[in-house]
Amino acid sequence: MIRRLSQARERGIPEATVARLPLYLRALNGMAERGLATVSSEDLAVAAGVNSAKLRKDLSHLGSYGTRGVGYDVEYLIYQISRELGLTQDWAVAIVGVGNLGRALANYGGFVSRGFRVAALLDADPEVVGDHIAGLNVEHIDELEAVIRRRGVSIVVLATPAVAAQQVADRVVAAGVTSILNFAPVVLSVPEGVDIRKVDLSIELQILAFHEQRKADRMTGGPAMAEEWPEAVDL
Amino acid sequence: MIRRLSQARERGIPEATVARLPLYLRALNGMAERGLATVSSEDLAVAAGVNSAKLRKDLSHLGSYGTRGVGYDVEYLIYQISRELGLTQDWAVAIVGVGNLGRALANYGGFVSRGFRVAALLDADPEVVGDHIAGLNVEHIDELEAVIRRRGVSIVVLATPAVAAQQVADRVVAAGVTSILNFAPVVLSVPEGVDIRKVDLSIELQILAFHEQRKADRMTGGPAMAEEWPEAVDL
DNA sequence: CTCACTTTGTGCATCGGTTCACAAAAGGAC
DNA sequence: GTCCTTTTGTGAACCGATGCACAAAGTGAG
Repeated sequence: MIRRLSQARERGIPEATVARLPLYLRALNGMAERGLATVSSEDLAVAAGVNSAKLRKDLSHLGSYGTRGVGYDVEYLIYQISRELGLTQDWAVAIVGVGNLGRALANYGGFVSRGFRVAALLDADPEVVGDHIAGLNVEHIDELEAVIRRRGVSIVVLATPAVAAQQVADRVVAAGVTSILNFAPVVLSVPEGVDIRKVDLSIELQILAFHEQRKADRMTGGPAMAEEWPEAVDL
Repeated sequence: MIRRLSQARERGIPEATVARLPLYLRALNGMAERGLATVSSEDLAVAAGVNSAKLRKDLSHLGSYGTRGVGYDVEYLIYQISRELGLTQDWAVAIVGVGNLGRALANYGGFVSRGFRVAALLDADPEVVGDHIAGLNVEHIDELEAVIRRRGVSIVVLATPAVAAQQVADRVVAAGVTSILNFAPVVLSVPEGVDIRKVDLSIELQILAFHEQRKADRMTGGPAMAEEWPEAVDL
Protein backbone atom coordinates (compact mmCIF):
# COMPACT_ATOMS: atom_id res chain seq x y z
CA MET A 1 0.00 0.00 0.00
CA ILE A 2 2.66 2.47 -1.09
CA ARG A 3 1.51 6.00 -1.71
CA ARG A 4 3.41 8.83 -3.33
CA LEU A 5 2.84 12.52 -2.73
CA SER A 6 0.04 12.75 -5.28
CA GLN A 7 -0.57 15.96 -7.19
CA ALA A 8 -3.34 16.78 -4.74
CA ARG A 9 -1.02 16.97 -1.78
CA GLU A 10 1.32 19.84 -2.64
CA ARG A 11 0.37 21.93 0.39
CA GLY A 12 -2.83 23.89 0.52
CA ILE A 13 -5.89 22.36 2.08
CA PRO A 14 -8.98 24.59 1.79
CA GLU A 15 -9.95 26.23 5.06
CA ALA A 16 -13.47 24.80 4.84
CA THR A 17 -11.99 21.33 4.60
CA VAL A 18 -9.72 21.84 7.60
CA ALA A 19 -12.74 22.87 9.66
CA ARG A 20 -14.47 19.58 8.83
CA LEU A 21 -11.55 17.20 9.38
CA PRO A 22 -12.04 17.14 13.17
CA LEU A 23 -15.65 16.14 12.54
CA TYR A 24 -14.59 13.21 10.39
CA LEU A 25 -11.99 12.27 12.93
CA ARG A 26 -14.55 12.13 15.71
CA ALA A 27 -16.92 10.00 13.63
CA LEU A 28 -14.07 7.67 12.68
CA ASN A 29 -13.00 7.26 16.30
CA GLY A 30 -16.53 6.20 17.16
CA MET A 31 -16.45 3.65 14.36
CA ALA A 32 -13.06 2.32 15.40
CA GLU A 33 -14.39 1.81 18.91
CA ARG A 34 -17.27 -0.17 17.50
CA GLY A 35 -14.79 -2.33 15.65
CA LEU A 36 -15.46 -1.28 12.06
CA ALA A 37 -12.52 -1.94 9.78
CA THR A 38 -13.60 0.00 6.70
CA VAL A 39 -16.20 2.64 5.97
CA SER A 40 -17.70 4.05 2.77
CA SER A 41 -17.79 7.77 2.07
CA GLU A 42 -21.56 7.54 2.26
CA ASP A 43 -21.62 6.08 5.77
CA LEU A 44 -18.92 8.37 7.08
CA ALA A 45 -20.65 11.37 5.56
CA VAL A 46 -23.89 10.51 7.33
CA ALA A 47 -22.08 10.09 10.64
CA ALA A 48 -20.39 13.44 10.23
CA GLY A 49 -23.53 15.18 9.01
CA VAL A 50 -22.25 16.23 5.58
CA ASN A 51 -22.91 15.04 2.05
CA SER A 52 -20.75 12.30 0.61
CA ALA A 53 -19.41 14.20 -2.38
CA LYS A 54 -18.09 16.88 -0.08
CA LEU A 55 -16.53 14.29 2.17
CA ARG A 56 -14.76 12.60 -0.72
CA LYS A 57 -13.48 15.90 -2.04
CA ASP A 58 -12.25 16.84 1.42
CA LEU A 59 -10.38 13.58 1.86
CA SER A 60 -8.95 13.81 -1.65
CA HIS A 61 -7.07 16.91 -0.50
CA LEU A 62 -5.10 14.78 1.92
CA GLY A 63 -4.22 12.16 -0.65
CA SER A 64 -5.79 9.15 -2.25
CA TYR A 65 -6.45 7.07 0.81
CA GLY A 66 -9.56 5.13 -0.23
CA THR A 67 -10.06 1.93 -2.18
CA ARG A 68 -12.65 2.01 -4.96
CA GLY A 69 -15.36 -0.52 -4.48
CA VAL A 70 -14.45 -0.85 -0.80
CA GLY A 71 -14.16 2.42 1.04
CA TYR A 72 -11.65 3.76 3.54
CA ASP A 73 -9.67 1.83 6.10
CA VAL A 74 -10.84 3.31 9.39
CA GLU A 75 -7.57 3.13 11.33
CA TYR A 76 -5.48 4.28 8.43
CA LEU A 77 -7.73 7.26 7.82
CA ILE A 78 -7.70 8.17 11.50
CA TYR A 79 -3.95 8.18 11.38
CA GLN A 80 -3.76 10.29 8.23
CA ILE A 81 -6.24 12.89 9.44
CA SER A 82 -4.58 13.05 12.86
CA ARG A 83 -1.23 13.59 11.26
CA GLU A 84 -2.58 16.27 8.94
CA LEU A 85 -4.17 18.10 11.86
CA GLY A 86 -0.98 17.84 13.86
CA LEU A 87 -2.50 15.66 16.56
CA THR A 88 0.31 13.14 16.49
CA GLN A 89 2.27 15.60 18.53
CA ASP A 90 1.51 16.97 21.96
CA TRP A 91 0.26 20.54 22.28
CA ALA A 92 0.67 22.40 25.55
CA VAL A 93 -2.27 24.72 26.17
CA ALA A 94 -2.49 27.50 28.73
CA ILE A 95 -5.82 28.85 29.94
CA VAL A 96 -5.79 32.47 31.02
CA GLY A 97 -8.71 33.57 33.17
CA VAL A 98 -10.01 31.10 35.71
CA GLY A 99 -13.54 32.36 36.17
CA ASN A 100 -16.58 30.17 35.62
CA LEU A 101 -15.71 29.57 32.01
CA GLY A 102 -12.00 28.99 32.53
CA ARG A 103 -12.83 26.49 35.25
CA ALA A 104 -15.27 24.69 32.97
CA LEU A 105 -12.68 24.53 30.21
CA ALA A 106 -9.99 23.23 32.55
CA ASN A 107 -12.27 20.44 33.67
CA TYR A 108 -13.64 19.69 30.22
CA GLY A 109 -12.55 16.17 29.44
CA GLY A 110 -12.83 16.30 25.66
CA PHE A 111 -10.34 19.11 25.79
CA VAL A 112 -7.50 16.79 26.62
CA SER A 113 -8.82 14.29 24.10
CA ARG A 114 -6.12 13.77 21.55
CA GLY A 115 -2.96 15.75 21.41
CA PHE A 116 -3.89 18.54 23.79
CA ARG A 117 -2.73 18.96 27.35
CA VAL A 118 -3.68 21.80 29.66
CA ALA A 119 -0.25 22.85 30.89
CA ALA A 120 -1.11 25.96 32.89
CA LEU A 121 -3.91 28.01 34.42
CA LEU A 122 -3.35 31.70 35.04
CA ASP A 123 -5.37 34.48 36.60
CA ALA A 124 -4.89 38.01 37.89
CA ASP A 125 -7.13 37.66 40.94
CA PRO A 126 -5.02 36.86 44.05
CA GLU A 127 -8.15 35.22 45.44
CA VAL A 128 -7.99 32.36 42.93
CA VAL A 129 -4.22 32.19 42.45
CA GLY A 130 -3.03 29.10 44.29
CA ASP A 131 -6.30 27.23 43.87
CA HIS A 132 -6.08 23.68 42.67
CA ILE A 133 -8.26 23.03 39.61
CA ALA A 134 -8.21 19.91 37.48
CA GLY A 135 -4.94 18.87 39.07
CA LEU A 136 -3.25 22.17 38.30
CA ASN A 137 -2.10 25.03 40.43
CA VAL A 138 -3.49 28.41 39.35
CA GLU A 139 -0.59 30.75 38.77
CA HIS A 140 -0.42 34.52 38.78
CA ILE A 141 -0.64 36.32 35.47
CA ASP A 142 2.75 37.91 36.19
CA GLU A 143 4.20 34.49 35.49
CA LEU A 144 2.64 34.43 32.00
CA GLU A 145 5.79 34.82 29.93
CA ALA A 146 7.85 32.52 32.13
CA VAL A 147 5.20 29.81 32.10
CA ILE A 148 4.81 29.97 28.33
CA ARG A 149 8.54 29.66 27.85
CA ARG A 150 9.21 26.98 30.44
CA ARG A 151 6.35 24.66 29.49
CA GLY A 152 6.50 25.14 25.77
CA VAL A 153 2.96 26.51 25.54
CA SER A 154 2.00 27.05 21.91
CA ILE A 155 -1.76 27.58 22.19
CA VAL A 156 -3.40 30.00 24.60
CA VAL A 157 -7.08 30.01 25.53
CA LEU A 158 -8.38 33.41 26.60
CA ALA A 159 -11.22 33.22 29.10
CA THR A 160 -10.64 36.59 30.71
CA PRO A 161 -13.09 39.47 31.06
CA ALA A 162 -13.46 41.47 27.86
CA VAL A 163 -11.44 44.44 29.14
CA ALA A 164 -8.37 42.33 29.90
CA ALA A 165 -8.35 40.25 26.73
CA GLN A 166 -6.44 42.58 24.40
CA GLN A 167 -3.79 43.26 26.99
CA VAL A 168 -3.24 39.56 27.68
CA ALA A 169 -3.24 38.84 23.96
CA ASP A 170 -0.48 41.39 23.43
CA ARG A 171 1.70 39.80 26.10
CA VAL A 172 1.01 36.30 24.84
CA VAL A 173 1.94 37.26 21.30
CA ALA A 174 5.06 39.04 22.49
CA ALA A 175 6.00 35.80 24.25
CA GLY A 176 5.96 34.06 20.89
CA VAL A 177 2.55 32.33 20.87
CA THR A 178 0.88 32.38 17.47
CA SER A 179 -2.38 30.52 18.15
CA ILE A 180 -5.12 31.93 20.34
CA LEU A 181 -8.61 30.68 21.12
CA ASN A 182 -10.58 33.67 22.34
CA PHE A 183 -13.73 33.42 24.45
CA ALA A 184 -13.82 37.08 25.41
CA PRO A 185 -16.40 39.13 23.51
CA VAL A 186 -13.95 41.51 21.88
CA VAL A 187 -12.29 41.83 18.51
CA LEU A 188 -8.62 41.21 19.20
CA SER A 189 -6.04 42.93 17.09
CA VAL A 190 -2.90 40.89 16.58
CA PRO A 191 0.01 41.02 14.13
CA GLU A 192 0.11 39.15 10.85
CA GLY A 193 0.88 35.48 11.31
CA VAL A 194 -1.00 35.02 14.55
CA ASP A 195 -4.09 32.83 14.26
CA ILE A 196 -7.12 33.68 16.29
CA ARG A 197 -10.29 31.67 16.60
CA LYS A 198 -13.21 33.16 18.40
CA VAL A 199 -16.03 31.52 20.31
CA ASP A 200 -18.81 33.89 21.22
CA LEU A 201 -21.90 32.60 22.98
CA SER A 202 -23.77 35.83 22.68
CA ILE A 203 -23.26 36.02 18.93
CA GLU A 204 -24.49 32.45 18.46
CA LEU A 205 -27.64 33.26 20.39
CA GLN A 206 -28.26 36.36 18.34
CA ILE A 207 -27.98 34.40 15.11
CA LEU A 208 -30.48 31.89 16.45
CA ALA A 209 -32.80 34.70 17.47
CA PHE A 210 -32.68 36.10 13.96
CA HIS A 211 -33.81 32.83 12.42
CA GLU A 212 -36.33 32.21 15.16
CA GLN A 213 -37.90 35.59 14.44
CA ARG A 214 -37.92 34.76 10.75
CA LYS A 215 -39.83 31.57 11.42
CA ALA A 216 -42.31 33.38 13.64
CA ASP A 217 -42.81 36.08 11.00
CA ARG A 218 -43.54 33.48 8.37
CA MET A 219 -46.31 32.08 10.57
CA THR A 220 -48.00 35.41 11.17
CA GLY A 221 -47.49 36.64 7.64
CA GLY A 222 -44.55 38.99 7.48
CA PRO A 223 -43.05 41.41 9.95
CA ALA A 224 -45.12 44.06 11.68
CA MET A 225 -43.98 46.67 9.15
CA ALA A 226 -42.37 48.78 11.86
CA GLU A 227 -39.78 50.34 9.60
CA GLU A 228 -39.74 53.67 11.41
CA TRP A 229 -38.57 54.63 14.81
CA PRO A 230 -41.29 53.75 17.27
CA GLU A 231 -42.88 56.78 18.95
CA ALA A 232 -40.82 56.30 22.08
CA VAL A 233 -37.63 54.32 22.02
CA ASP A 234 -35.32 53.96 24.97
CA LEU A 235 -31.90 55.18 24.03
CA MET B 1 -36.10 60.71 7.53
CA ILE B 2 -38.82 58.60 5.96
CA ARG B 3 -37.73 55.28 4.48
CA ARG B 4 -39.67 52.89 2.33
CA LEU B 5 -39.07 49.20 2.04
CA SER B 6 -36.35 49.59 -0.58
CA GLN B 7 -35.77 46.93 -3.18
CA ALA B 8 -32.96 45.59 -1.04
CA ARG B 9 -35.19 44.72 1.85
CA GLU B 10 -37.57 42.14 0.39
CA ARG B 11 -36.56 39.39 2.83
CA GLY B 12 -33.39 37.43 2.44
CA ILE B 13 -30.29 38.57 4.26
CA PRO B 14 -27.21 36.48 3.41
CA GLU B 15 -26.18 34.11 6.17
CA ALA B 16 -22.67 35.54 6.27
CA THR B 17 -24.15 38.96 6.88
CA VAL B 18 -26.39 37.75 9.69
CA ALA B 19 -23.36 36.26 11.40
CA ARG B 20 -21.63 39.64 11.37
CA LEU B 21 -24.52 41.83 12.49
CA PRO B 22 -23.97 40.98 16.18
CA LEU B 23 -20.38 42.12 15.76
CA TYR B 24 -21.45 45.47 14.38
CA LEU B 25 -24.01 45.79 17.11
CA ARG B 26 -21.41 45.27 19.80
CA ALA B 27 -19.08 47.83 18.25
CA LEU B 28 -21.93 50.31 17.92
CA ASN B 29 -22.95 49.87 21.54
CA GLY B 30 -19.41 50.68 22.58
CA MET B 31 -19.52 53.81 20.46
CA ALA B 32 -22.88 54.86 21.84
CA GLU B 33 -21.49 54.55 25.35
CA ARG B 34 -18.64 56.80 24.39
CA GLY B 35 -21.14 59.33 23.15
CA LEU B 36 -20.50 59.15 19.41
CA ALA B 37 -23.48 60.34 17.40
CA THR B 38 -22.44 59.17 13.94
CA VAL B 39 -19.86 56.79 12.55
CA SER B 40 -18.41 56.18 9.10
CA SER B 41 -18.33 52.74 7.54
CA GLU B 42 -14.56 52.90 7.74
CA ASP B 43 -14.44 53.49 11.50
CA LEU B 44 -17.14 50.95 12.26
CA ALA B 45 -15.44 48.40 10.05
CA VAL B 46 -12.18 48.81 11.93
CA ALA B 47 -13.94 48.45 15.27
CA ALA B 48 -15.66 45.28 14.09
CA GLY B 49 -12.56 43.89 12.45
CA VAL B 50 -13.87 43.68 8.88
CA ASN B 51 -13.24 45.68 5.74
CA SER B 52 -15.40 48.68 5.02
CA ALA B 53 -16.79 47.52 1.68
CA LYS B 54 -18.09 44.40 3.30
CA LEU B 55 -19.62 46.38 6.11
CA ARG B 56 -21.43 48.69 3.72
CA LYS B 57 -22.75 45.82 1.68
CA ASP B 58 -23.92 44.08 4.83
CA LEU B 59 -25.76 47.15 6.04
CA SER B 60 -27.23 47.75 2.62
CA HIS B 61 -29.11 44.47 3.01
CA LEU B 62 -31.03 45.95 5.90
CA GLY B 63 -31.94 49.08 4.03
CA SER B 64 -30.39 52.40 3.18
CA TYR B 65 -29.68 53.73 6.63
CA GLY B 66 -26.58 55.83 6.04
CA THR B 67 -26.10 59.40 4.91
CA ARG B 68 -23.57 59.99 2.17
CA GLY B 69 -20.80 62.31 3.19
CA VAL B 70 -21.65 61.78 6.85
CA GLY B 71 -21.95 58.15 7.87
CA TYR B 72 -24.44 56.27 10.00
CA ASP B 73 -26.40 57.55 12.97
CA VAL B 74 -25.17 55.33 15.79
CA GLU B 75 -28.41 55.05 17.77
CA TYR B 76 -30.57 54.61 14.71
CA LEU B 77 -28.32 51.86 13.37
CA ILE B 78 -28.30 50.11 16.75
CA TYR B 79 -32.06 50.12 16.66
CA GLN B 80 -32.30 48.81 13.11
CA ILE B 81 -29.81 45.99 13.64
CA SER B 82 -31.43 45.04 16.95
CA ARG B 83 -34.80 44.88 15.30
CA GLU B 84 -33.48 42.82 12.40
CA LEU B 85 -31.85 40.36 14.78
CA GLY B 86 -35.02 40.12 16.82
CA LEU B 87 -33.46 41.62 19.93
CA THR B 88 -36.27 44.08 20.50
CA GLN B 89 -38.20 41.19 21.93
CA ASP B 90 -37.41 39.05 24.94
CA TRP B 91 -36.16 35.49 24.38
CA ALA B 92 -36.52 32.90 27.11
CA VAL B 93 -33.56 30.52 27.10
CA ALA B 94 -33.32 27.19 28.93
CA ILE B 95 -29.97 25.61 29.73
CA VAL B 96 -29.99 21.82 29.90
CA GLY B 97 -27.05 20.26 31.69
CA VAL B 98 -25.69 22.05 34.73
CA GLY B 99 -22.16 20.72 34.83
CA ASN B 100 -19.13 22.97 34.77
CA LEU B 101 -20.05 24.42 31.42
CA GLY B 102 -23.77 24.84 32.11
CA ARG B 103 -22.89 26.64 35.33
CA ALA B 104 -20.48 28.92 33.51
CA LEU B 105 -23.10 29.73 30.91
CA ALA B 106 -25.76 30.43 33.53
CA ASN B 107 -23.45 32.89 35.25
CA TYR B 108 -22.14 34.43 32.06
CA GLY B 109 -23.20 38.06 32.16
CA GLY B 110 -23.02 38.84 28.45
CA PHE B 111 -25.52 36.08 27.96
CA VAL B 112 -28.34 38.15 29.36
CA SER B 113 -27.03 41.15 27.46
CA ARG B 114 -29.79 42.30 25.19
CA GLY B 115 -32.95 40.38 24.62
CA PHE B 116 -31.98 37.09 26.25
CA ARG B 117 -33.09 35.82 29.63
CA VAL B 118 -32.10 32.51 31.18
CA ALA B 119 -35.50 31.18 32.16
CA ALA B 120 -34.63 27.70 33.35
CA LEU B 121 -31.81 25.34 34.31
CA LEU B 122 -32.37 21.60 34.02
CA ASP B 123 -30.33 18.54 34.84
CA ALA B 124 -30.79 14.80 35.25
CA ASP B 125 -28.51 14.41 38.27
CA PRO B 126 -30.57 14.44 41.50
CA GLU B 127 -27.42 15.72 43.20
CA VAL B 128 -27.60 19.09 41.46
CA VAL B 129 -31.40 19.37 41.10
CA GLY B 130 -32.55 21.91 43.64
CA ASP B 131 -29.28 23.84 43.62
CA HIS B 132 -29.49 27.58 43.33
CA ILE B 133 -27.39 28.94 40.47
CA ALA B 134 -27.44 32.47 39.13
CA GLY B 135 -30.68 33.11 40.97
CA LEU B 136 -32.42 30.09 39.48
CA ASN B 137 -33.52 26.79 40.89
CA VAL B 138 -32.15 23.78 39.00
CA GLU B 139 -35.08 21.62 37.92
CA HIS B 140 -35.24 17.96 37.02
CA ILE B 141 -35.08 17.00 33.37
CA ASP B 142 -38.45 15.28 33.74
CA GLU B 143 -39.92 18.77 33.90
CA LEU B 144 -38.41 19.67 30.52
CA GLU B 145 -41.59 19.79 28.46
CA ALA B 146 -43.62 21.48 31.19
CA VAL B 147 -40.96 24.14 31.76
CA ILE B 148 -40.63 24.88 28.06
CA ARG B 149 -44.36 25.29 27.73
CA ARG B 150 -44.97 27.29 30.89
CA ARG B 151 -42.12 29.75 30.48
CA GLY B 152 -42.34 30.17 26.74
CA VAL B 153 -38.82 28.91 26.15
CA SER B 154 -37.90 29.26 22.49
CA ILE B 155 -34.15 28.68 22.56
CA VAL B 156 -32.49 25.75 24.31
CA VAL B 157 -28.80 25.53 25.15
CA LEU B 158 -27.48 21.98 25.35
CA ALA B 159 -24.59 21.57 27.78
CA THR B 160 -25.15 17.90 28.54
CA PRO B 161 -22.71 15.03 28.16
CA ALA B 162 -22.40 13.85 24.57
CA VAL B 163 -24.38 10.66 25.11
CA ALA B 164 -27.44 12.52 26.41
CA ALA B 165 -27.51 15.30 23.83
CA GLN B 166 -29.46 13.60 21.04
CA GLN B 167 -32.09 12.31 23.44
CA VAL B 168 -32.62 15.73 25.00
CA ALA B 169 -32.66 17.32 21.55
CA ASP B 170 -35.43 14.98 20.47
CA ARG B 171 -37.56 15.88 23.47
CA VAL B 172 -36.89 19.57 23.09
CA VAL B 173 -37.87 19.49 19.43
CA ALA B 174 -40.98 17.48 20.22
CA ALA B 175 -41.88 20.19 22.72
CA GLY B 176 -41.88 22.70 19.87
CA VAL B 177 -38.48 24.37 20.22
CA THR B 178 -36.87 25.15 16.87
CA SER B 179 -33.60 26.79 17.93
CA ILE B 180 -30.82 24.91 19.68
CA LEU B 181 -27.33 25.94 20.67
CA ASN B 182 -25.33 22.75 21.10
CA PHE B 183 -22.16 22.49 23.18
CA ALA B 184 -22.07 18.70 23.22
CA PRO B 185 -19.51 17.17 20.85
CA VAL B 186 -21.99 15.24 18.74
CA VAL B 187 -23.70 15.74 15.40
CA LEU B 188 -27.36 16.18 16.29
CA SER B 189 -29.98 15.00 13.88
CA VAL B 190 -33.13 17.10 13.91
CA PRO B 191 -36.06 17.56 11.56
CA GLU B 192 -36.21 20.17 8.82
CA GLY B 193 -36.94 23.62 10.15
CA VAL B 194 -35.02 23.28 13.38
CA ASP B 195 -31.94 25.49 13.57
CA ILE B 196 -28.88 24.17 15.30
CA ARG B 197 -25.73 26.04 16.04
CA LYS B 198 -22.76 24.17 17.38
CA VAL B 199 -19.93 25.32 19.59
CA ASP B 200 -17.13 22.81 19.84
CA LEU B 201 -14.03 23.66 21.81
CA SER B 202 -12.15 20.60 20.73
CA ILE B 203 -12.71 21.32 17.04
CA GLU B 204 -11.50 24.89 17.43
CA LEU B 205 -8.32 23.65 19.06
CA GLN B 206 -7.73 21.14 16.31
CA ILE B 207 -8.06 23.82 13.66
CA LEU B 208 -5.54 25.94 15.53
CA ALA B 209 -3.20 22.96 15.82
CA PHE B 210 -3.36 22.43 12.07
CA HIS B 211 -2.26 25.97 11.34
CA GLU B 212 0.31 25.92 14.11
CA GLN B 213 1.86 22.83 12.59
CA ARG B 214 1.84 24.51 9.20
CA LYS B 215 3.75 27.44 10.59
CA ALA B 216 6.26 25.15 12.28
CA ASP B 217 6.72 23.17 9.05
CA ARG B 218 7.42 26.32 7.13
CA MET B 219 10.21 27.16 9.56
CA THR B 220 11.90 23.79 9.35
CA GLY B 221 11.39 23.46 5.61
CA GLY B 222 8.42 21.24 4.91
CA PRO B 223 6.95 18.27 6.73
CA ALA B 224 9.04 15.29 7.74
CA MET B 225 7.92 13.34 4.68
CA ALA B 226 6.33 10.63 6.84
CA GLU B 227 3.71 9.61 4.33
CA GLU B 228 3.67 5.97 5.34
CA TRP B 229 2.56 4.25 8.48
CA PRO B 230 5.31 4.53 11.00
CA GLU B 231 6.91 1.21 11.91
CA ALA B 232 4.95 0.95 15.09
CA VAL B 233 1.76 2.91 15.54
CA ASP B 234 -0.47 2.59 18.56
CA LEU B 235 -3.95 1.75 17.40
C1' DC C 1 -11.29 -14.42 -18.20
C1' DT C 2 -15.65 -11.74 -18.41
C1' DC C 3 -19.44 -9.48 -16.39
C1' DA C 4 -21.97 -7.09 -12.86
C1' DC C 5 -21.59 -4.33 -9.05
C1' DT C 6 -19.65 -1.04 -5.75
C1' DT C 7 -17.41 3.05 -4.53
C1' DT C 8 -13.79 6.39 -5.11
C1' DG C 9 -11.82 10.60 -7.15
C1' DT C 10 -12.67 14.56 -9.95
C1' DG C 11 -14.15 17.76 -14.00
C1' DC C 12 -17.47 21.05 -14.37
C1' DA C 13 -21.32 24.00 -13.58
C1' DT C 14 -23.13 26.73 -10.05
C1' DC C 15 -23.62 29.46 -6.08
C1' DG C 16 -22.64 32.56 -2.37
C1' DG C 17 -19.55 35.77 -0.66
C1' DT C 18 -15.70 39.20 -1.04
C1' DT C 19 -13.44 43.03 -2.92
C1' DC C 20 -12.67 46.72 -6.07
C1' DA C 21 -13.77 50.85 -7.83
C1' DC C 22 -16.82 54.40 -8.93
C1' DA C 23 -21.14 57.03 -9.70
C1' DA C 24 -24.47 59.24 -6.88
C1' DA C 25 -25.68 61.80 -2.87
C1' DA C 26 -24.98 64.76 0.87
C1' DG C 27 -22.70 68.69 3.31
C1' DG C 28 -19.99 72.84 3.68
C1' DA C 29 -17.46 76.89 1.94
C1' DC C 30 -17.87 80.84 -0.48
C1' DG D 1 -26.29 79.32 -6.62
C1' DT D 2 -21.27 76.55 -7.88
C1' DC D 3 -17.42 73.86 -6.50
C1' DC D 4 -14.98 70.74 -3.55
C1' DT D 5 -14.83 67.13 -0.16
C1' DT D 6 -16.60 63.19 2.09
C1' DT D 7 -18.79 58.92 2.24
C1' DT D 8 -22.43 55.82 0.92
C1' DG D 9 -24.50 52.20 -2.01
C1' DT D 10 -23.77 49.02 -5.66
C1' DG D 11 -22.38 46.94 -10.34
C1' DA D 12 -19.14 43.80 -11.77
C1' DA D 13 -15.08 40.87 -11.52
C1' DC D 14 -13.25 37.51 -8.80
C1' DC D 15 -12.60 33.65 -5.63
C1' DG D 16 -13.55 29.68 -3.00
C1' DA D 17 -16.79 26.17 -1.89
C1' DT D 18 -20.57 23.03 -3.12
C1' DG D 19 -22.81 19.36 -5.47
C1' DC D 20 -23.82 16.78 -9.58
C1' DA D 21 -22.70 13.18 -12.31
C1' DC D 22 -19.62 10.02 -14.30
C1' DA D 23 -15.29 7.66 -15.69
C1' DA D 24 -11.89 4.95 -13.48
C1' DA D 25 -10.63 1.46 -10.31
C1' DG D 26 -11.41 -1.99 -7.49
C1' DT D 27 -14.10 -6.57 -5.77
C1' DG D 28 -16.37 -10.89 -6.34
C1' DA D 29 -19.10 -14.42 -8.81
C1' DG D 30 -19.22 -17.64 -12.26
